[in-house]
Amino acid sequence: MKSFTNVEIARLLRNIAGGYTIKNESKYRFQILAYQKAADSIESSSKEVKDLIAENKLNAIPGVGESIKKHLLELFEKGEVEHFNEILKEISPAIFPLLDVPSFGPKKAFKLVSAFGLKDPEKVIDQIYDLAQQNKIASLESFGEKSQNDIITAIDEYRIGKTKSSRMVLPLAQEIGENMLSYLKKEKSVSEAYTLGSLRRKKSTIGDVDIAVFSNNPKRVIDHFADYPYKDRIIEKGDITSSIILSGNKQIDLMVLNPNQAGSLLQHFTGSKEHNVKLREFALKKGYSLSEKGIKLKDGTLKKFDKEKDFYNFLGLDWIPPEIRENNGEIEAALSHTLPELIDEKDIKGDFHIHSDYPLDSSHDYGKNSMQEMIDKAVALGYEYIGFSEHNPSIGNHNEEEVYEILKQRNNKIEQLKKSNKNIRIINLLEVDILTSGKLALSDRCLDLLDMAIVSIHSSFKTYGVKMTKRILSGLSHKKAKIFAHPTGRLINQRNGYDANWEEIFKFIKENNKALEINSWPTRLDLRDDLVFQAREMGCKFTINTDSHALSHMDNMKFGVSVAKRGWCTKKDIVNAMSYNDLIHWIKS
DNA sequence: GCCGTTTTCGGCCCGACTGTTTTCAGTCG
Repeated sequence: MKSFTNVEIARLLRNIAGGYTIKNESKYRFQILAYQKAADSIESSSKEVKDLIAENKLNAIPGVGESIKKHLLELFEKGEVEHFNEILKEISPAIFPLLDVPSFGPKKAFKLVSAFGLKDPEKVIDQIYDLAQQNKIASLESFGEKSQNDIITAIDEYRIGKTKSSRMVLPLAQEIGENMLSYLKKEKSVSEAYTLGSLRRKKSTIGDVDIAVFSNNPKRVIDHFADYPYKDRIIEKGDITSSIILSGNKQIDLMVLNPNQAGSLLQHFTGSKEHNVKLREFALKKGYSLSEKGIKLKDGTLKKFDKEKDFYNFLGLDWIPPEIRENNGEIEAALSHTLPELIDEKDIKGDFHIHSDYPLDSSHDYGKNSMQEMIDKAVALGYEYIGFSEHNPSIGNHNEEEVYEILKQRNNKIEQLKKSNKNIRIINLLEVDILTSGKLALSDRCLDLLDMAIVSIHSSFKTYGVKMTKRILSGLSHKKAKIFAHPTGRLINQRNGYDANWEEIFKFIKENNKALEINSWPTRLDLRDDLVFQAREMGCKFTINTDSHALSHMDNMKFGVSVAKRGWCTKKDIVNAMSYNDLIHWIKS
């Protein structure tokens, strides 16, 4: 039995699609689509194919049917697939590394590899680069001077891009987008401008920043855009779209249309791709053809929409919130008028994960502000309650008695604050480590000093799956442990989350009336949106917390709310959308 | 090769841009 990661499998399936494209694109048109769809689907799946095979649930992945399923089983059994070998038999393996280079597709890669008889996948990119520099590509049929130079540029960029993580965290993408919007609005003909794409859908990481502008003079807007002073390079510049690269390799894509087509452009450019494809297939069955321009009716006339809501309504659908446009059933729900009423920032009544500067001699980090300062900020945010949850005192530096004394002192402090702050309720928490043994870092009588505990993993992240699951469940089994903080431990662009059996953990959380944290810190956003979706379906509750270590961090709540929205959460799924009285009831449950 | 509230057969999203073709192929989102 061999094993492959989802990323490896997706790559293999894309290579098969590439192989079919080279063999005969028109003949295998739909096989190519099917393999690409299966590859996308497997790559973005929250479950590993390896596990799905073990559970005999491979069909659960959309786009994987009987045939591809059979091939994948063969792959895991033998390490290779006869059918795949047959397809790739006469195709040089040197093709495939080139597909990672921007502007290279199967056809172009095949032409070049064939023309020069290249065979070595390890060397092929360097070889093509050298051939371009030696002016040997321009003379090939369907190539020329310009495309030869473009190959050099593309490989240069590929080499830079390879050494760094290319996706941005949300706040950075938002800043880049906002800066561009204010620049664009300086052009007189711009009536409105919006950031769209994954930024509007509030994905945790953003590839390119997509922007739509409504103007009666697209050409002027495109020229203005391409003149952006902070650009590194113009990738393309047409009549209504243009793309530029900023320093740091950040790409911005622009599309400009008349204001009377705003509705369809907003819809189109917000995506996701999967949502749009599904929506267009749905419309096609009704005899409509959708595009950014509008809706083409059966008689060929184009109906234009200036409001996005009208665009959806015309198709018989309710307007769909951008955060859930991922083809996860939202189109079906919009059709049957059963879309969820998603949680909103204004529904949030408190924040449980706040680190003040209160000195309790922890081995982890402190906050920068006093409890009183953070209370004042919570009041300013309109919260009904706030929970303090500093890290537990270091158990390496203190014995149990000393820890107990430190916490008693802290309780006195919190009691004082309750008396002097009648306009907000204060919840007494701590963030308590789940040790490698599965025990909590505090004794029972220490934990009894608290209203409840947030528990989390802060050590030995590499613990293997089954052991990690046991460790987590053991930590969560204490009656005071109500919230499981930053559950996967991931740090975006820095560290993958640890491996655990999430289904088992979610089941435990649900059955024992506990909550999963959605951590709003922009490089955490943990629990991830896809796991939030899964956990909510299983009936879990969540708390959206900021994990603030300073006053300004308390404004990050919106990022966590976005994750909850992307997981289809409504008010009733979120513990800190409860009133204080309901909250107390939940804490004691 | 996948898939189903018109279907287990007969469909399968849509358009922009570039470079090389003088009418389109390839790539991208």
